[in-house]
Amino acid sequence: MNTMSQKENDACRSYDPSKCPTVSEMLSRLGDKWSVLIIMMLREGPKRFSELKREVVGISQRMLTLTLRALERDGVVRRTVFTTVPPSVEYELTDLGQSFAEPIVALGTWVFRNHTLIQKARAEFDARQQDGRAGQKLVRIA
Amino acid sequence: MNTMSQKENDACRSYDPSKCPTVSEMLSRLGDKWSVLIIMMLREGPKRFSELKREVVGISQRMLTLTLRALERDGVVRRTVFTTVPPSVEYELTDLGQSFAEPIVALGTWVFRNHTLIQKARAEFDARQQDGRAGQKLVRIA
DNA sequence: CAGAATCCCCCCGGATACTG
DNA sequence: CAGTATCCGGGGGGATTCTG
Repeated sequence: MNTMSQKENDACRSYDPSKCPTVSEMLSRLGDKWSVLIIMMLREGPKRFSELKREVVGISQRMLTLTLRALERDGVVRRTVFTTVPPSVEYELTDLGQSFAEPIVALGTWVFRNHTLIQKARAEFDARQQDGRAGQKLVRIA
Repeated sequence: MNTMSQKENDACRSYDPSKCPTVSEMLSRLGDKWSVLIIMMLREGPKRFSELKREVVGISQRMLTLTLRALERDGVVRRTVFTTVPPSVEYELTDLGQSFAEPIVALGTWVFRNHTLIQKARAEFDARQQDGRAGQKLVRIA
């Protein structure tokens, strides 16, 4: 079940970014949200730059370049240049990327399945704010 | 296995943020990286504000407040105010939050287990850049 | 103790133009 | 086609101060 050594487990349980720099960096990478979308796109197979640009709606070519570069650096994406005219570049998930995609997809799936509950919670929260937080859980002591 | 309707599935496979606003918003929430750390902290049980501030190394009280508020709004964290003097506030995961924590932890665990491979990939990538990308995969045609 | 408010800097990221 | 280079505005987020 838990294949982590006790030492590793302790180190991560401290939740200190300085002790788990890679972890917090990788998590930050998800923040730009483009990374997740690109990884999900590439699960379908190798894609060209322009193909990704077309399918990842709303991304600028600048962010596409930067995000792909970062993913390549982390070893989850492989970049292959075909020296044709005009040039063609293909991006695909590495083995590491394939394995990374699993928890990513699990996360996306969770959000998708629960987005109704989330939106309901947001609506209730916003309504509470207007009523001066009348509905909040509050415990009175003495 | 797959409880998603075909229509929902299609909508998400488009990877269009405008069609999956909640999904991309939730993913963006992970970006600030504080959310993930806080959720992992709260898996251990209810925590007070100052307790979180102490244990989530590097976070400012401003970001702690804002992040907790956002998580509360999304319905993954419950905020309980004890009207003592001095005041005390407790934060805990809701049922939704507990379920959300699962894919989060899976993601964190993956990064932790593979951080050696990632760091190796980064080192190789950086070395490649210095050598004028001599080691990149390049396919020559014609 | 648990915030709210204010100031302010940095840099993320979009738009546009240019190149091999 | 697949980038790079440059400019630039908005906001994310830290530091500090004030309050119930």
